[in-house]
Amino acid sequence: MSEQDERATYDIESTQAKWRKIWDESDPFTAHDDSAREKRYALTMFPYPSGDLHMGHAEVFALHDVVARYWWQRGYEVLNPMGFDSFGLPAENAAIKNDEHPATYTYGNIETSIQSCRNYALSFDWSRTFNTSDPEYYRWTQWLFLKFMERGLAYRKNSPVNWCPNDQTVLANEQVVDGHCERCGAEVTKRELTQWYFRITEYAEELLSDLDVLAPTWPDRVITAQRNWIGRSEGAHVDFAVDGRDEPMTVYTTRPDTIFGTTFMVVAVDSPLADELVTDAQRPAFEAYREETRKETEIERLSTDRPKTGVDLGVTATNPVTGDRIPVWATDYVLADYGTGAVMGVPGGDQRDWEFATEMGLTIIRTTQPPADFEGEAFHGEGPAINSPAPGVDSPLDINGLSVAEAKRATIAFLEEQGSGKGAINYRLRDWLLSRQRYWGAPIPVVHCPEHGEVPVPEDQLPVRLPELRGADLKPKGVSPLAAATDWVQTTCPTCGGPATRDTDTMDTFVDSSWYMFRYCSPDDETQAFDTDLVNQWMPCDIYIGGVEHAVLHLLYARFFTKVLADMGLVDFREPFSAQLNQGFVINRGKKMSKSLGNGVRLGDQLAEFGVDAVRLTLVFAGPPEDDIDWADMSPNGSLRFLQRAWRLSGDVTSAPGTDPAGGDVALRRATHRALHDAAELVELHRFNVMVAKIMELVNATRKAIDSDPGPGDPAVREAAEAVAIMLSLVAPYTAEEMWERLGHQPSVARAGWPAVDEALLVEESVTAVVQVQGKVKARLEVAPDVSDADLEAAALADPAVQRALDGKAVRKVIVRAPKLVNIVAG
RNA sequence: GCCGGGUUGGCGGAAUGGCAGACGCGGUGGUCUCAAACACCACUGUCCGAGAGGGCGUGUGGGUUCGAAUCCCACACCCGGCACCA
Repeated sequence: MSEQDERATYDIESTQAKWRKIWDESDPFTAHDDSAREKRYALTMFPYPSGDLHMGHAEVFALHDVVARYWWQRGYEVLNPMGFDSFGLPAENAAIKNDEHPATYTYGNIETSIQSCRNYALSFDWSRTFNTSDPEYYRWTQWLFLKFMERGLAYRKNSPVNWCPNDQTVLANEQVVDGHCERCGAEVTKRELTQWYFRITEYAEELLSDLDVLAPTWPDRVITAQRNWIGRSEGAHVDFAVDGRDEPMTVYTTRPDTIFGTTFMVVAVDSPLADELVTDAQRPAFEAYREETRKETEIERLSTDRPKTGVDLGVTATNPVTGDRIPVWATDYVLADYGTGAVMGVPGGDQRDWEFATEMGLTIIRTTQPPADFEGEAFHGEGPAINSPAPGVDSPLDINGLSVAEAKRATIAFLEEQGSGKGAINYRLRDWLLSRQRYWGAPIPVVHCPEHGEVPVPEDQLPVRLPELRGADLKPKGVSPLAAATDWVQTTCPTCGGPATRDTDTMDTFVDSSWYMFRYCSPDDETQAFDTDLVNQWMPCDIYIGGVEHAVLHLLYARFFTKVLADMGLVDFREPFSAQLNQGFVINRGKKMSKSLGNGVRLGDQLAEFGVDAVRLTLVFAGPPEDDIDWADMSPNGSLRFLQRAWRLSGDVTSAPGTDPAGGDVALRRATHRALHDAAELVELHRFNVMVAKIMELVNATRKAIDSDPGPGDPAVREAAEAVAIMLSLVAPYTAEEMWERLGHQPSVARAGWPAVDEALLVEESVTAVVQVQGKVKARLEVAPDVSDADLEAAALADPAVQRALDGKAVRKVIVRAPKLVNIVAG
């Protein structure tokens, strides 16, 4: 090999320009609905168009593209679409700042992003692209809202809601993180507002139980996060009679076995029940307390170590098993929107109740026997029931001595028989608050008529288009900016034709993204949201790649939508994503990249310096896809060096295209087929970093073969170089095309097909058997792969190094695992 | 507090009951060069040894096994989810 060849490289700029042009003209990745090939749907979470692509996009798209390109090479018809989640606040804020329309910002960014994706050599089918802010798309978002309304799954209610004072809009529970707005970080407060909700709780049980089905192919952390979020608990509803009220008050408890320890009742201060129960005498104190608690921020309310507070409502309830008359209190430590908003106070068994009872001077009774060494206050562990009933107390129920589980069962059975309670299941999950007081979103397609109330906009009048507002009109004012568009708001009632007003809220952008994967199957359909047959043909998605930050938000909502669509008969599956993969973050020097830290790495700079292929390769090779990548630990230059090494192989091959590899060097042929076999398996397992290592090994083996014995003319060298080009096409499309061309082939290597693996070449000619003495390696033997146990044992015992290690000691036992290992136990 | 995941060279990571450290980064030495950079070649867990070779080694401590990074028990630490949800 000449010195010239050793240093030869290709020019990154011109090579990228050359192939981009060829790909743009040939469209090798258009998905055909009517293809006879087996179908695969590769989906990656579509981005919000916040500007140009950044390192995070570069990573997820590189990983995703490996899978999509692999499927094409394996002969599948692949649906690999991309679009933009283009409604949302940043566009609105940019519009206010620049006095323009949000669409200007949005659609400008989208165009930039598409060009960047094309340059980044992503195998997306751009013929199917759309944006959630397109009226042709949000028309169907609105249609789906109406369908949910028809089914009673979209409804309006007045309730205390999470309010972000910075964004001036309400937030879903899922968007409040540790009392702060998930988007802007402002402290969230509560407001009493009438808002639209989706009844996702109706599907709580199925959303939870189907996680078992998804668990094998979804990341553990997503499954766990969703399980925790749904938060199923088993317990009982128990009715307590209240003096002077016909209806009893019902509580939810997970510990019905502790009912004998109930010494008071606690009601959420902000619940309607508290307001109803309070006596006239206690009302002033109650209202003062309620006013006080309303001023608390979410942060204050969540701090668990502050003293318990409350007000006696002045009424008395009756314990159904003891007949004891106990006081009813209002407090802020009980949540209005969980369970029934009321709890039985069992200070002996619940630490919060213990603290409350201590604070208020209420009675404490233990109903579970703690262990002798127990030093805490309330005891909620395992132990026999005591004081249930207490000595001298007369009760029709006696659970003394029973274990917690037995006592629960016995208590529920008794309550059910008595008609004062029953077993119940509760969920932490709340209904999904979907209305937002912002402009740049899908308008809620409802008209408010003084006569007919909430009237759905007739389907043939969809879409309800956004009125043209810009600049200062969009400033947050605490009510939706749409309210300012008077002409738009004033309309007529679809039912009676009388004057009416439009709903001025827009939908949470998570509504837009809950069904976009369906739309890709028939993106241009003007008559329906999606074509059921096409959706059933392509979906569920065979893989869905995206950030773990959506573990409970988007992924839960999309699952919910799919189940509703299945119940509507529009799709014949109940889960949208068969497999899921979360990529990690790209960080720099151990910290998340951010402007304030000044540690940002600009994707554009990296691409300019090392080229698209080297950046993609670096991101894929860095480690397991779900781990974070510290860019400071990475070497895009090393990636570039490797790509050039691989590329040089194609220039050294001297045999003609189409040469039969059959007579080629067997050792290199084995390496080639082993690499093809392993790489395929590793892609299926999403172990892309190891797959890259296998390609590197083959490049090293091919280099050696060219430089030494078989030489550059050996047919096995061509076979190996072509295999490298094909495998590399998953990660480094430009280099792979360039190699393929230099090897004398027509484009595109991306659709060349994965070479068939010759099983015969996967069997090694000889393998290394390890000989251990007392479990320590003492010798290595080259043996035939089908060597018999007896032959291997004899060879091992005859080995001089083994004899030396045995040092004359008697052989007690020999374990033989032909052809890999012999372990000799001596002693 | 409850639930889930993790801890392997100087670094990113391989190896899921059978050769620990594949592959790469970094480092050291060399070749090329007037020189440097680039590129290429060799070595590179650690300790002892001139070498041959040997000892030690996968967070800690125990266990199972002929054999454990891998399985089991306990503990420590790190990351993530939930948390006044009764």
